[in-house]
Amino acid sequence: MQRSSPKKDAILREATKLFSENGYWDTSISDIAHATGVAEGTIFYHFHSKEELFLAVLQKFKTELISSFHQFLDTHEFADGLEMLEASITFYLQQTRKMEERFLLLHRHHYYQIAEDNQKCWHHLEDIYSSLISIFEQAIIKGQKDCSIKPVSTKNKALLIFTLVDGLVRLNTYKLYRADELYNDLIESCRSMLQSTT
Amino acid sequence: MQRSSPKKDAILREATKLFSENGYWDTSISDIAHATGVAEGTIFYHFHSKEELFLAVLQKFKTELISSFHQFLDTHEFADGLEMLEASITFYLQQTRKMEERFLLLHRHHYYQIAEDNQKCWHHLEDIYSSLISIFEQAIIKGQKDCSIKPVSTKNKALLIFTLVDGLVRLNTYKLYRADELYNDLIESCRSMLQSTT
DNA sequence: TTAGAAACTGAATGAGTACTCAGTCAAAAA
DNA sequence: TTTTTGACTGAGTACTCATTCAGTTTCTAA
Repeated sequence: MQRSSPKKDAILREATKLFSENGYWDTSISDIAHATGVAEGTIFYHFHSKEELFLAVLQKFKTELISSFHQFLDTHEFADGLEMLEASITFYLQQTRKMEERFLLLHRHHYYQIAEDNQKCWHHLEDIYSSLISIFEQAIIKGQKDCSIKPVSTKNKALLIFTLVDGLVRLNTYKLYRADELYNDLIESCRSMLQSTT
Repeated sequence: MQRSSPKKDAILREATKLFSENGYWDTSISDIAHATGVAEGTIFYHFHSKEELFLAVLQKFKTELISSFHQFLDTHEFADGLEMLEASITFYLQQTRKMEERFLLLHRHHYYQIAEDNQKCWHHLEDIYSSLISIFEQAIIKGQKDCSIKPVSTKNKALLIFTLVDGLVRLNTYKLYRADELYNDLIESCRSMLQSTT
């Protein structure tokens, strides 16, 4: 019978923090063990390898992120598609702030490197991205039905909007520019990309 | 007196290739030495450390990239600002294809990590990004003078356009989506973001 | 021709690393 | 109570890797 193991959760929590602060390679198992207050062996008792631990962090992020999106869509009503799109962008930016560390981790390159020869990792990334993009896509589809959005390739426009929003998040995390100040311009740009000119 | 050292160039060339293929941590000095056909010691004769070699790759990229932009602007005439912007986007996408490895390296996260406590690295990144963004900005300024582009905050719009274009490049390098197919939508979106509605 | 400097070598070093494993401990099952 | 089993430990192992350095080769200026 499985007994409860609070240390497993603690390890996952500290690993998330350290990986996103310092990256995969600059975080040693010994660092994580120290931060958690656990022996190194304990980490390997719960996770077969460092890479598996790293993937467990991604996996947990994925489930929490996707469920937060479902909750968002289930609990909100929108007047029209364009409003839904704007609300989705705002919600997305909120999430990136709330789950800041893990979005940073997502933007780091190492997951993409692992994904090259690890299908599981690739699927996690794909799931995350498609769930992000699909919110925008659903809004565009709705908007095209109610004519608040002009007829365009929904998939492609959703990708471009996603790219735009996610690019801002990246500029922010890298601290290259103050992305906050771009919020109004972002919304306005999306509107002119999509709005029916009636 | 300094003698010519073809091996230094060869090291830099192979390092660029290996770093962009496998990343910083998965590329050892011994790998680079083997690939170049040089003893490990030779690398440390020319570069004080692995990190310095990594930065030398960035430095070289920066100078070549910036000079290619200057050449582009010096040798082209544009009917109006909007045309200049479209041409700049096309040129930028061309460059990312021509310097594919190095753009991949730029998108990898490790430079940003080093930049956190290495001013030199931070300046390289800043120079690269501002030179990229300034092309778009110049086009927008020109377009506002000749009224092909509506009056907007040039800096912010340039950032958003950059974000959009660069996002596509990233989607491409990560092979998450076929970004080629988005080219037309990209241009069209930029146009509706900027075009005067006259 | 030769001294001296620059370019280059590669074995040795030592710091760090992921991971193993024999064994301890505590709680649940018998 | 005794036995079993899952959770946990941490010293030990095997290995990788950046960096060093004493020495060799190659070039050039005098």
